[in-house]
Amino acid sequence: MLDIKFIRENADLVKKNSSDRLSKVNIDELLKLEEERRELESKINDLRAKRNTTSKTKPSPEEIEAMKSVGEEIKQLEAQQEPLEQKFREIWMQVPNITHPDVVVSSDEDANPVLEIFKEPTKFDFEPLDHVELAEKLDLIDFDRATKVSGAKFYYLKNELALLEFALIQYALNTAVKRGFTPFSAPDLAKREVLEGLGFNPRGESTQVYNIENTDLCLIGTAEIAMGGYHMDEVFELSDLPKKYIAVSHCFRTEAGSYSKFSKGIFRVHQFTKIEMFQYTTPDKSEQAHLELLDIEKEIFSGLEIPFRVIDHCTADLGAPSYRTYDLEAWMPGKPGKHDEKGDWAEITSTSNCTDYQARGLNIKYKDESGKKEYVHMLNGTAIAISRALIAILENGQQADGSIIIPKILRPYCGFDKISAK
RNA sequence: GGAGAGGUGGCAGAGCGGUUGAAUGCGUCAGUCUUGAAAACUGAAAUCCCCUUAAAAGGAUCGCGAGUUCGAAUCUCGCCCUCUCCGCCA
Repeated sequence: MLDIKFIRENADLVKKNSSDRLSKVNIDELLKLEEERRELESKINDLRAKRNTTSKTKPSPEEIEAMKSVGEEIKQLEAQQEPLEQKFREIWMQVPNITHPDVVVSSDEDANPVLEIFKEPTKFDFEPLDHVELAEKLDLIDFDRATKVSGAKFYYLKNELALLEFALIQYALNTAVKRGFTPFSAPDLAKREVLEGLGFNPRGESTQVYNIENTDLCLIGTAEIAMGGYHMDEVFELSDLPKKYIAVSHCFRTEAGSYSKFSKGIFRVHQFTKIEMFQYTTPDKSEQAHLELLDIEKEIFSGLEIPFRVIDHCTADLGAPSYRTYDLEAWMPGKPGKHDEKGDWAEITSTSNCTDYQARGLNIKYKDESGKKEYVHMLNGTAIAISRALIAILENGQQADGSIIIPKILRPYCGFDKISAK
């Protein structure tokens, strides 16, 4: 969340920023509630002060009588506090983070500027198949039985593809560990307060989050939640920072209302495995850390010899907690393009600098040189999202004879160099 | 899942329902002493909110939430967590 004082003192800026980001949050309403909330609080404070002075020592019977009504009044006002607070928080949490000055302002979600292209789209001298067709020919994914067992948008990875999942995990972990990241295998469930602190809204109408009935637990949609919550309510010494983590977890998403030809096969699914990087830094180091995360993503996917490009999210496409987001988009030869041509760029990684937005929600600080406590900056970035990486590997690696060449860098991890018909 | 014990400041650990934001010890920081250090002595020190140029004053916080009471760290209830034992299990 944003600092409420900052919102109060920079209302116009916050309003402009929110509308740039296509957020329909009502700042005037928020500020009105905030004022009411403070007024109520100071009223209650005054009454409590009255009560406290009387109660410091043993009061006389008359004083006790007088205090009874004060107590009643306090109780009455306190009852108003909770619903007001709730309403206030609900709106407060919707206010998006401020935006990096270099981010393109646009209301068109497809206006993301392309920063660089690594390797042009793969050329084929035959008609390339999409990953669903390839998987069927080579017996690599079982959709039908997954539907029987778990429902639509689930899948079993089979044969070489099952092995490739673990090869990719190992490859991603090694790449980041070499750069000083601490590896984790993280919980797949987290408490609501953690999700909310990070800017996710698990109970919202169109939530992407699965909730576990009769508990306050949610299935995580990304290890960003597990690793962002990791240091909740902690204060770092300056020498503790930066923290660089990489975590493996399963990710669960309801994908409410996202059925379309663009989400065929394992492109958009309810469950997948993802290796996620996370950093905690001091504010002056977060932009540098962001570039480091992007750099690792580029290293991983250039290692896999997959054509990709880097895009810089425009305001319309930024998630609420993010100050700036870069995506890697891989070339997927089998993915239908916007004008029905075959082949398109598609998101395979995403890295965001969330500055102090999440740290404020989770109360994570550090002590600066003078011992003053300040919020840390928090950043996340995909190392590899398995399902999407597999699509890119299958579709770009396909050969005229129907086999699939495995990127050299993965071979030591998976133990084979191509996938052929059985 | 069952039985028991417990959750208090950076840590350890007191705390009759009424100047207790909290004894004491350790640790931390500053000063005195010392060539320097140690020891000893003296002193400082929680977090958050509100208001303010600032200070002062005020409010909240003893796991979390509710209740009893004029008044709760202290009594009652619910929840969470930790430890010990039993059961179950990869």
